[in-house]
Amino acid sequence: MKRAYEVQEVERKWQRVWAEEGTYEVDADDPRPSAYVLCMYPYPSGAAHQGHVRNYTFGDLLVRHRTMQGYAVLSPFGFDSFGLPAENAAIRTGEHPRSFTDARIAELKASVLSLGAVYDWRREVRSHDPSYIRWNQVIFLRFLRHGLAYRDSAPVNWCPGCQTVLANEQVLADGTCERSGDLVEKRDLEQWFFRITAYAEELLAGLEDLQWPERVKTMQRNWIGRSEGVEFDLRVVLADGTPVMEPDGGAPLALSVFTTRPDTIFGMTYAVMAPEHPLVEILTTPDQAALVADLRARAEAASDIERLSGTDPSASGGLAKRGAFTGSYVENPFTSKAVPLYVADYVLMGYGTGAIMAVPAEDERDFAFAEAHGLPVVRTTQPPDGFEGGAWTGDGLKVNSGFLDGLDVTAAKQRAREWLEERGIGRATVNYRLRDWLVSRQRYWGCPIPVVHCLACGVVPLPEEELPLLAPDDVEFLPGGESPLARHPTFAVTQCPSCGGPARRDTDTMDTFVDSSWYFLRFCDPWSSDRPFDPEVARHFMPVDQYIGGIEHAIMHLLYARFFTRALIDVGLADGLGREPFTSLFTQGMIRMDGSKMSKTKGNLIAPATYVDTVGADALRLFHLFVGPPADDVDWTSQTDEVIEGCGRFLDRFWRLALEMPSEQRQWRTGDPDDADLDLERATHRLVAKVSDDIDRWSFNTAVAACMEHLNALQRYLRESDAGAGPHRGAYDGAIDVLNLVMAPMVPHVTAEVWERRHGPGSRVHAEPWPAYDPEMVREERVTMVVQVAGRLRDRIDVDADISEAEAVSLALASPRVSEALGDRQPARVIAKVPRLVNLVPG
RNA sequence: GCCCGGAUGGCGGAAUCGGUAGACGCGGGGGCCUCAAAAGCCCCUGUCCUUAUGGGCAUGCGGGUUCGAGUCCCGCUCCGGGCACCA
Repeated sequence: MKRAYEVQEVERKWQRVWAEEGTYEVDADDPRPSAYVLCMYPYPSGAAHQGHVRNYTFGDLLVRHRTMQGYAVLSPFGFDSFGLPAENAAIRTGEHPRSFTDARIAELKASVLSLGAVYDWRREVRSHDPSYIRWNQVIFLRFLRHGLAYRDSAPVNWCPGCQTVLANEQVLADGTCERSGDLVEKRDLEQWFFRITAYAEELLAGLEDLQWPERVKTMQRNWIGRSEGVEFDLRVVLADGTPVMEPDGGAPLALSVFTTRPDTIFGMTYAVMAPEHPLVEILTTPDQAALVADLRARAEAASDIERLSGTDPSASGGLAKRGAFTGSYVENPFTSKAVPLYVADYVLMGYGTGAIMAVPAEDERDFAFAEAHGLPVVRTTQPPDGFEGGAWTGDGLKVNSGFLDGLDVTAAKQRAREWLEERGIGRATVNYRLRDWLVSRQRYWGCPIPVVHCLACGVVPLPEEELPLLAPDDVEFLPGGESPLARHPTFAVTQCPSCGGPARRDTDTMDTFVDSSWYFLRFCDPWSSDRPFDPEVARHFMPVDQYIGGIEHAIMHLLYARFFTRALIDVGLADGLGREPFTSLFTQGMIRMDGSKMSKTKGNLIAPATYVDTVGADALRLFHLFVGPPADDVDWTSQTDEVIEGCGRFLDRFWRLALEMPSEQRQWRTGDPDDADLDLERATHRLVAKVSDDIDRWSFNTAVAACMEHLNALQRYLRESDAGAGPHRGAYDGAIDVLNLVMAPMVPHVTAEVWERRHGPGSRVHAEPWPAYDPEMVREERVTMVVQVAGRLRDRIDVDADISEAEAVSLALASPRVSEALGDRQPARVIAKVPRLVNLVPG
């Protein structure tokens, strides 16, 4: 493609200028008002992919725009450099994860620089850097000291063939290992947890004031999953109602259950325990033991998703196979009747008490299970007339419910709760779906957990002055085998810092979500050498004014970061900081190819360099801005290349119009502007208004369209005035300079070059203030008024923008097309929304 | 399965508060320039009926609210994201 200018030369020149002039380096003592714009730091997977390009294009646009608005914009960059791919590569090729990762960081950094996105590189953070590891470990120990970190047993995916723990991603849909093909087992390990549930209520309430997409807030609310209900005890009985005693002979045996629908207890026709429930063994009768054992084995092997969705491949045969009768019964406290107790995989041990009362008439899963097992269904809420479904989960009056009969659901819930509380059987409880955060990973390429296990003293934290604790380099990465740290001959062998006796280091590393939960704070003060960051400096930059990243991070990363910010304040590492880290969030759509997300694993990456080295970074950036709303997914298709070239063509036209047309033979006019000049001037003001508003509301695609329209208008102006008395120099210069200014954040290289050529060496478009507009010049004087008859469009009339309603209606009635449409009918109703519309509705 | 989104011309999309559906671009067609081509410039381009003027249809599907629905409500279909060890 033949271009109007030397694209590569221009882009390289300006990237050098921005770096050399330190244009976007910002310090805490900067006199300008501060703003913090942040793109989620990337996992370094090699050269940037189009998702990165999209992310950094949006971020860079905002950084440059706010800088032009007079802010000192903090725009840092770093790398989320711990993670599974580097370790997998090490197993495959033997290359050390560090050299593998460093090489990929270099690649990614080079491709980010080639986009012309600007960052304060002095602040670069890499999570595998010892200085970052050190503060990660300090934070871990603070959490430990404050009771926010604790140990508990939790299952992991264990591959017997590889003798190793697998990530969920490495377990195939049929429950086998992606590497060896062995059937993956569950194994319980003692692991570290962060007590995020202690913040459940605050994390939920804090969402209220955030300027985040509503859907992200909704997803987080649902993830936290607050539900109010009642926890109560079910007495275990024999089929005839005789109470069963605890094995040691003490009190009557009881099973605790949680429900949000105590109003439906009269309809409980059975109860269910999770397969992992500790009482399963005690409550299973000998004749049911084989069935129950089989079910437990299968449920253990399945993931929660498989269990809840019924897609566990080993349980084909549907719900009938996914539950088993224990042989025991529990007593319905309201009816005093014994109902059968089941074990079923749709009840999870991790939620509530791990056991439920089942009310098939008012719960869909219970209904489906009851149908499969031939269990009775007793309605306790009267469904609306004509309801033909199974379970009715809505409101209605209570029936078959003794003392609750006739109440609505809300009143019955309260009455039932009181009844249980009065008898000491139950109590009001708030339950959360959110679980504590399991942070232990049985891997090498992560931040080591800085504790030792001493036979005498138990868990002992390392003294802070010994940090960072770094993993040894001389480890073996074998295909399979346990974590290299656990196998290393000397790493784990140590002395107890407390008693000096023999001790073993924790050989697990931390979840990489730990690293990404506070990097935005380290960015504020990456030079701090005596603590993770100076809270005073962090207070200057925080919170992040605009956070930008993929929608796939809507829940976990963002929730963990919100938790970390609070926890850091509460353990004394971030005094005075606001408790919400990200004021405003934008989640961009994903790049899709052949209908699924573009990713390295799918091998459907299109390298940005393909375009940067040909049409240029500006054209590629413009494409990402123009292709559609930033929040929407982008389909990368066979037509995409042509659209990107179209963006390059637009930049060529801009170049020629700005630099070549003025020097051509042309009769320039000065003095008073005529109507065409004024129209152009008005269009220029409208451009500023439109682009400013569009940037504020994240509508970059329409901002680009407005620039294209403006260029079209300018070109038409030149053509038409060339044919007449000649173009007006002032009107033209104003139109082109303002276009240059508003495009500067979008396509920084070409606009910087054009500006310097028009305004002299050393002039910098990105140092110019963002243009203002005159509202008076934006106001339209004439508008098209639509006239409808009975809601159907019949005429368009050009009218004054400030036309009165009476005038508008009489103009509408005067229209021949309108009278034709009306015929001999009279308008019975007139709806006038001046100056846009008049609708005449005949009687 | 559960939670959260999305669907508009041949294609990407616009329509910001319920008021002209299709801005802008890609593709396609025609023309100018040229010995020719490339590049550039100009015009046309939802669909059907119609010589034209004009009219009908049309925003995934089926209903509803409204003077008026791409936009609001109810019920579907299909596609995508997340589901706690990919990041």
